[in-house]
Amino acid sequence: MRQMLLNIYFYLLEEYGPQGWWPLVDYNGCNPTKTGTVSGYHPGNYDIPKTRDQIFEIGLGAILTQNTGWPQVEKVLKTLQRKNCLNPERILDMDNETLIENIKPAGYFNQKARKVKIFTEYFINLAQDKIPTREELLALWGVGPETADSMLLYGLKVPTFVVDAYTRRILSNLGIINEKYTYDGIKDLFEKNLPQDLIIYQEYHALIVEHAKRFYYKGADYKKCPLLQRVEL
DNA sequence: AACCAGGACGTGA
DNA sequence: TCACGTCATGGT
Repeated sequence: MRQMLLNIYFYLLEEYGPQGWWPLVDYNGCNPTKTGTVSGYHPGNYDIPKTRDQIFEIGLGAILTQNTGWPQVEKVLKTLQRKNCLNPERILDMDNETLIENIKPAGYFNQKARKVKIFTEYFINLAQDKIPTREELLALWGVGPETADSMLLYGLKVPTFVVDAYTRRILSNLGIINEKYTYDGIKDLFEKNLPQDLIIYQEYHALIVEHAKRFYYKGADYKKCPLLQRVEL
């Protein structure tokens, strides 16, 4: 298992290169070869995020991207940035109507506005340099396992593995898991068979998303996935 | 012009 | 627990 997961990782890394997640709107670099993205990625730079506002931006984006494509989230983030509202204080001050209006392009705007407010209040009241636990994040209404793990892995640099629908789809197609694996079961599979390394975890999840966008979109023929030939069962 | 996206929550069995 | 229904815009 360990060797198989490593094989997949290095194949994806060789194929697509470092992904530079999590994207930040105020980062000027970009990777134009990436599918369906506009800007904000910072491949090879693992020092990001540096500021408190950038950490907040990642948490915000993690909520906004729930079941939603990144380009639509980016639109929202850029709007907030243009209004100088891409920080927890201004978001908390914003009246709900305005916040809802700003979030609209990302969909589920009523729910997401509420989620954002709850997260923002939590973030502001968080003691400086205090790193929240996974359980604390999960206790917030609107923060589920993938959102919590994304915040930890990309925003707070905690080596915790992020699982998403694509991860499940790929592992299932490769015959590594069956349908009844839970989120935490899949997470454990990676964490128990990979070195506990921040960069590997960050890249692995991002690479899975990049690969899945090409071979595992809805309606795709999963048999065309090149991993099927690279990985022995 | 349907169909779907880097999920999470509420509900009833 | 679990299997559904709900939330919603905009891109392809």
